[in-house]
Amino acid sequence: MPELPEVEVTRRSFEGRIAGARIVGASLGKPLRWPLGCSVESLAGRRVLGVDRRGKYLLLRLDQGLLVLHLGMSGSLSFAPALPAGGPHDHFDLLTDAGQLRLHDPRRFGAVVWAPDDHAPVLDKLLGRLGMEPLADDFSLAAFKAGLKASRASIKRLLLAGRLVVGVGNIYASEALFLARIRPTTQARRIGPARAERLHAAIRSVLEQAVTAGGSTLRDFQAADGRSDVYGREGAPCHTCSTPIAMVRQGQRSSFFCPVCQRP
DNA sequence: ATTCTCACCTGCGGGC
DNA sequence: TGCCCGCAGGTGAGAA
Repeated sequence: MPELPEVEVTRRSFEGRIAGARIVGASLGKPLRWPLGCSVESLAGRRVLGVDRRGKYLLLRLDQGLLVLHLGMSGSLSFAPALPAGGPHDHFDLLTDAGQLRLHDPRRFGAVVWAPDDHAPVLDKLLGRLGMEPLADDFSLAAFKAGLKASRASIKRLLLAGRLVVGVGNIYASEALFLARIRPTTQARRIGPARAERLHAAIRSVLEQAVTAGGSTLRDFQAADGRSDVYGREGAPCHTCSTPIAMVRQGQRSSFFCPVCQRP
């Protein structure tokens, strides 16, 4: 589920309730991608100041240090005054005086990592090379064009790498490229000004719409990305020209496109 | 330096 | 039905 819109919708769903809360305890299930980096006991007594997002990472700001959360491929967070006993796929619980935050993650590609302060090496490792935030003013068209010109990789792989712009995952990359009428296999540096501008706008538009849909649907991400134009629609008619949607593999990931609307 | 492949882990759907 | 295979929305590490 979790590309930028899902992460952002998740963030909004509990930030207002957890901000200001006092941590009273925490517990871990099976190992996640990385060790927590501190004892769960040491979290007790800390106060949660707020929840920020950088790319697909959530940053739980505490009065002392912060917790970095990632949902991986299959993670989801829930927050409620009291949650039922954890199941086999619940791997992190944060108990606060305002409610309980729980990470559910069957595949365990997700993570919860403690950072003692804003300059901790782990933050640099995880966030240090992330690209522009597509929904922020920081998402400059000029910088985007320059980034395209500097890359020999295909545009799809460049987007997924997150070094130029963050938050675009496998679904929204295909969708944005469809909107911009660019084939996923196109070498990034071969994308001219007009197409670059369309893609820049398409990325923002696709993500914004998904956040809005996720926000109105709330907690039903399926409905939010259910009506895709190309993703998962191999062989089905293009919504624009009725040509069957095609699929290619790019670095172990599937890309979907319309062979006619997205000419090479 | 960039770019590409692999690995991490579990569940599910399709084909036999 | 049951087994085996491939695939799934991410991304850092290490190899080319």
